[in-house]
Amino acid sequence: MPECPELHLAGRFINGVCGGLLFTGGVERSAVGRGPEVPFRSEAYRISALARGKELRLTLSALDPAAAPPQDLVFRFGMSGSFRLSPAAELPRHAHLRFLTRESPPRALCFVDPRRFGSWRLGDAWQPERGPCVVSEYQAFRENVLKNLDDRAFDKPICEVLLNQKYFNGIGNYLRAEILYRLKIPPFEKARTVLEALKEQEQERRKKDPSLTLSKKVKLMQENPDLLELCHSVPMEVITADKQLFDPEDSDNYAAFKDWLRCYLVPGMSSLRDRNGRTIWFQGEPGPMAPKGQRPRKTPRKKSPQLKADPEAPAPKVSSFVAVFGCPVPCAL
DNA sequence: CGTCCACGTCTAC
DNA sequence: TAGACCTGGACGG
Repeated sequence: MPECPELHLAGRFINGVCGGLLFTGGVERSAVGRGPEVPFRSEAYRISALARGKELRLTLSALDPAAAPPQDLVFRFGMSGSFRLSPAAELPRHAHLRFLTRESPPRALCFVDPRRFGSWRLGDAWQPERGPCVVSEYQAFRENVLKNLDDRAFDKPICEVLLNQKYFNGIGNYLRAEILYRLKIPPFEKARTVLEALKEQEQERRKKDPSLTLSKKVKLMQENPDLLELCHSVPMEVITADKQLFDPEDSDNYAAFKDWLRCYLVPGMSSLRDRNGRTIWFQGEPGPMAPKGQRPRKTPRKKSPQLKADPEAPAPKVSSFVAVFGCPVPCAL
């Protein structure tokens, strides 16, 4: 389930559960693994991890630095990548890269990826085209978007731009739906329109600022997060959830994740294919740039008794489209 | 059995 | 703007 929360949780898992472990030997690669052999070998080494958007960097460090220089690896998870720790004697299917512990019996930290859309490369370099991480580099992320609104990339509908990793590194298909849903922004509103409005809203806030205490400012921002703030805080909800939503060990977690979703895959919501063929989930108006000749699919409202919050119920305490744009209908812009 | 769908990029007409 | 790249789960006949 790899969008930035899953990459960050994988990093936390590796630093936590694997942080105390010693690894040994070479790095094993499966026959079909998409990625290079890893030219690293050490009798005793540790593994640490750092996530940035939809990439995860591992650093292999020999206990004796003279014996072998550290080796960095940068992973992308594709549609199905994950890390798991399992007994070396019973490797999971599709474990394409394996790091063996020095325990007896040994275990293996595995990069598991059934569909093989994921990959790894040697070295410490993040993919250069990708922008700052929405989770770990929030301020840089925000500035990168607001400074570049004249880029043709923002001519497109907001739902498509949210998947552009040059500006929204870490956002994927479920996050874009959840983020837009919180503000009830029509997914096919033009991105620049949405984001320019946000810039002006920022100016307004500044004007009122001097009269507010810091704590009141913080409170106001938390109660009325704008689109870019939600690009940070919505993934953070997944990362910091009390009940682990993506625990590599727990298979019960998928139910918890489904329960966290308010829009994506939720009965009663609408969905459309965007211009890249990906399904965007939303509620209400699709917006002015919606692809034509496609009936919005509305999922069956209720099958059996739904415990889910009623989608028609008033939005929780976040700014609505009306509050942000000052008009009730997107077409009136 | 079959068809459709999936949390993401890539490159090639 | 298609496809290509893959496996597997859900669901229909």
